[in-house]
Amino acid sequence: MCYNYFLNIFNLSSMKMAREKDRKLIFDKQGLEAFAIQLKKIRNNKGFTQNQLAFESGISISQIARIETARINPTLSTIFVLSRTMDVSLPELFNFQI
Amino acid sequence: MCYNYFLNIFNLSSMKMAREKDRKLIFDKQGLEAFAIQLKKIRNNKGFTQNQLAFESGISISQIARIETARINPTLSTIFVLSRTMDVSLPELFNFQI
DNA sequence: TTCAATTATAGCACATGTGCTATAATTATT
DNA sequence: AATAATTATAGCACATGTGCTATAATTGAA
Repeated sequence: MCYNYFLNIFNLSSMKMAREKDRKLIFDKQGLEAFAIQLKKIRNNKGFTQNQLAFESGISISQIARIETARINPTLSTIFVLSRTMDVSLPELFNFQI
Repeated sequence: MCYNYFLNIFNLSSMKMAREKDRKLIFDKQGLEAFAIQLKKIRNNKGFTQNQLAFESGISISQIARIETARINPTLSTIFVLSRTMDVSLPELFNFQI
């Protein structure tokens, strides 16, 4: 029997057992906090207030605050927009350890 | 009157006018497609199938396929988990132009 | 100390990310 | 050509990201 067949069977059964009632999605607090620090640092270095960044990027002020306090899990598109608005490269924005 | 007061007023009124009925969230197709290509390239270079990556990362196979075809907007935590699982740095994962 | 500017928090409605299950399509191997 | 392996797609239920509005808290300037 091939490797992947067993992989599938094992995957299904173990996941089901772990998912009986409440399903929690991934929330990488450590990674999000590292990102938050980097984003805030770059925003300040580029001379934006949260309000200015919100206005120029089209992303709401409350959302920027949530991201910079690692309280939510932003999507990639949101990050791409912030990156373009502040004219910062993605490798620089993600230059931290997780 | 200070700058930010007008900023707030202008922000509120223009956003409301643009948001009369249906609200569309940001979906940066260009950025997501670039990311998808980079993710798939690195996954192949590291020798993972989608199935293997799903199993080791705990992220569903369908989600990995959706990400690699730029059909959805993944969250940062999802990306951080994939980065750790494949042992690839974030700057490398985001080494593309948007 | 007071006030202005900035950032953080709260809660609601809506859009959508995610897991699951199944199936279809494509690619690789025999 | 047939089969196996891999990837893509579909749809549903649930979790949560996002915009909006308002307010609270913190920080900076006067």
